[in-house]
Amino acid sequence: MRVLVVEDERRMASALQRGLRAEGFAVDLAHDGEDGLHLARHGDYDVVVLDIMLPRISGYNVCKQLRAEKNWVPILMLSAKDGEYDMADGLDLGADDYLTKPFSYVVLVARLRALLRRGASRRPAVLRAGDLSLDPARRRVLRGHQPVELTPREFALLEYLMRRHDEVVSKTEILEHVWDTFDTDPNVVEVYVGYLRRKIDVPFSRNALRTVRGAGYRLAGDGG
Amino acid sequence: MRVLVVEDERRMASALQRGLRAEGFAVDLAHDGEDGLHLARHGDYDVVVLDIMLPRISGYNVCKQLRAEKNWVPILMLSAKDGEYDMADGLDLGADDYLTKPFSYVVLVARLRALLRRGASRRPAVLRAGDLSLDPARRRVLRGHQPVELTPREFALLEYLMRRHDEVVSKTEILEHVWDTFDTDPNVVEVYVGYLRRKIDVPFSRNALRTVRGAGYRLAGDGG
DNA sequence: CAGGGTTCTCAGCCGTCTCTCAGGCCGGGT
DNA sequence: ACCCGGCCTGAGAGACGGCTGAGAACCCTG
Repeated sequence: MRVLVVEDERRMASALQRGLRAEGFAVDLAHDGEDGLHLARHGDYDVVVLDIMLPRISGYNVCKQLRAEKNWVPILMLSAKDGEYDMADGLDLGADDYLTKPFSYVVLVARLRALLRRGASRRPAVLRAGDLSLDPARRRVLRGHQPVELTPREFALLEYLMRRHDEVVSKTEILEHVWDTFDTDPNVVEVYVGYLRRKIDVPFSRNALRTVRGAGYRLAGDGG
Repeated sequence: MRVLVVEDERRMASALQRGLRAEGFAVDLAHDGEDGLHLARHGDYDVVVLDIMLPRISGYNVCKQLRAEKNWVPILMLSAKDGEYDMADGLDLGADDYLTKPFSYVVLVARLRALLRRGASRRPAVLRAGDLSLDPARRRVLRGHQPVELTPREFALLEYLMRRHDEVVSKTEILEHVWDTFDTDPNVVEVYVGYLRRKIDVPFSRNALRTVRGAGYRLAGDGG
């Protein structure tokens, strides 16, 4: 069983390496996101242990990137205990399990074995919010049973909003995740929110995609 | 929460300002090392974002200088990706964390929050006082189970009062932390306290937000 | 190279939020 | 009881954030 550990704290990394080797795993280390991504792509691992806070490329983006490339290797995410990252996001991005630091070594090994038993990760399920459903794999959106035609950009925006439904999402965050920059004019977000509304909001009914003035947008998850 | 951003590229600087403001921070900008140093000395910031490459005085020296003066404000360093400066040097000089450009906005905010949490004695994710609860991340306020709609300014004021609940907070302090100035007419504070009361105080019950004549305001933490 | 679709910029409009002002209220001191 | 100073509040002006229509730039595809 081959394990890749992506962790920038040397101390933690080598402790894991030592421990997992003693359990009989073959362990490789990467100390930043770029190395980690590279190794994960070409290393043929059975499971990857991935810290979130990493130099160069965050664990988030490593995971996202791998899944975008249809690499379904099981991923166990590690996060600092304070919740600046919502772990739900990590799972949405395609991680299979997570642990918050500080964690018990025994628990880590147990979860790793569980992942190995389960095998390769499933493709992410269909996202739902209210009467909207979005299938990332098939690139399809339904309102009720009615298909909705979206352009790629609109689709990416809706997907991001649905992954974070019920949360207030700032234009800057949207820019970063959907446009991949954050220092461009946020007006483009407003424009695309407008496009989406025309396509997904039922006329005469309360908007699913609401503006939170001064803060961003919120996609109502369920009539709320 | 007051943040100082020292960054000479205008575009990046104002993007950060916009983004961080949307997150609820009070943001000041400095465009060179000299201004940055001056503001950091006298501005009473909760955290400083400091670019390394700066006109007049480098970020390095700003950091070094501040630490020499026993100023322990948390500092997050930003560097260009090319390794002209070794980040280890930055940490040696007393920076608390660093990011290399190009960096992810989400990671920046996460690290900022981590620094804030580490610096000030750790604070809970959701603030509570009496039957009020306020979630800074989700930008949501509840009275009991009833959501309360607040404008950005009202939200910032309530957040500050809740962070210091049970303490008497002067109008000057409020002005400084919520309005980012201290030499404006304190009447605006009175006006906004009025707005908040109408939204969060239950009619016919004792006010949660009390006036302490001649001193300021106090948000009762628990029916007291 | 033309045509259709998509993305993005720009400018104007509108509604909300912010802040100022002035007058009234209230509490504390004498 | 009366006055003074601090506080409250309604009204309104101006600033600001967000929305949208128009159209330019940029793809693809044929």
